[in-house]
Amino acid sequence: MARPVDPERRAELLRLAVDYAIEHGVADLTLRPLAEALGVRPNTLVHHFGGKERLLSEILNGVRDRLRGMRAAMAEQNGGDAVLATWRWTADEERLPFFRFFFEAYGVALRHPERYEAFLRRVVADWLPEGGEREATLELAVQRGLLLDLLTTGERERVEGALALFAELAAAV
Amino acid sequence: MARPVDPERRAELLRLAVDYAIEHGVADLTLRPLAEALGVRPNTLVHHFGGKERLLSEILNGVRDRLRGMRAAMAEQNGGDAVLATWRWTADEERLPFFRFFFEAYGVALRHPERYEAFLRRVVADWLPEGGEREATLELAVQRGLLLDLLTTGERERVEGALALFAELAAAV
DNA sequence: GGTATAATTGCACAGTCGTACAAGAAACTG
DNA sequence: CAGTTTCTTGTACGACTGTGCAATTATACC
Repeated sequence: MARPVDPERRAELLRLAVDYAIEHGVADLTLRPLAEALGVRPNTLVHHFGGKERLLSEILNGVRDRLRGMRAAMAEQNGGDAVLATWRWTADEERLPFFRFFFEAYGVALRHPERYEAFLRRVVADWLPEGGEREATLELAVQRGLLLDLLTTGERERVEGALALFAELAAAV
Repeated sequence: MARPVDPERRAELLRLAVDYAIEHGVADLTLRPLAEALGVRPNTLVHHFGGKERLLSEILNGVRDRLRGMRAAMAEQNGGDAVLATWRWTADEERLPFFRFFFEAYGVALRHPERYEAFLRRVVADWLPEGGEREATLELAVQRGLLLDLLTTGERERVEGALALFAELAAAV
């Protein structure tokens, strides 16, 4: 027997890769610049993850887990899934890079459904708020549509005005 | 003097390139396969468009113009910009490839705002329906969020149920 | 210590990329 | 016809891609 496998090393590399991907995007991610940013040779990544494709899918999983963790932390603080609370968490300035990455990955996943099947299978179901089917679907659509708008224009006032309108409409029924 | 410039040739190539891009996507578009599909050498594209970057931006313009044309045709048929009418036009089966392309381009544009500045400047403003600022922003967000859901899950019934709910809410006020 | 395995690396290879350059083919004017 | 310009192509170049293979270094157990 001899040197045992070190699972922490792999996890460490993945954490760093996730950081890098969130900052630099996923569409034109390549091994060499990524490896260099991680202070490592490209082969090291191949050794640990078995190739670019697999690494990419692990990165997507990593981002999802990270967001899920943050969301769980929010759910504790904030009791309900009220529309406004969810929005405040989502559209927080510190979270925007995550969602920029999210929509970029979403776009390429829609283009290559076979390659990103795992992502697409969860990208709606994982985020549907609780409640009736129609209500939940509509709420998620509003959050995503407005977030897209905010990421594009940065016009937070207009976007949040629209969200307030939605909250009013929903409360009036 | 001599052989005059043929603007029709360039327009023809652009039309074909737009067709190709809608079908194959924009994120991993490269000149050689595109040129081959068009029955032409890559150099021909460089000659007419001056390089990949410029061609790409013309393709985006082309898709936008094409959608705008289709939308104008709808506006004639259908008087108003009622939420349901807009949705019916948008989510028509024949239009979905356009919007798959749209969201893919949207994602990479959010990643590289400097490269796709023209796209981002219009992607919200061009599609805001008429009406109050809050109402228009919310409507656009709902349409886009639900369209994203439909493209992902294909669960048209659930998605259109959410749209109907939104129409009810909006009508009740 | 020796030894076995993990982790990392150097090197190399075939493939693809965008595109610059020059030459050939085509279409117009005089 | 010759002359000029556009259109198209062949060839080629340097850059970059993912990754296979062998060697090296590091870390564990006996």
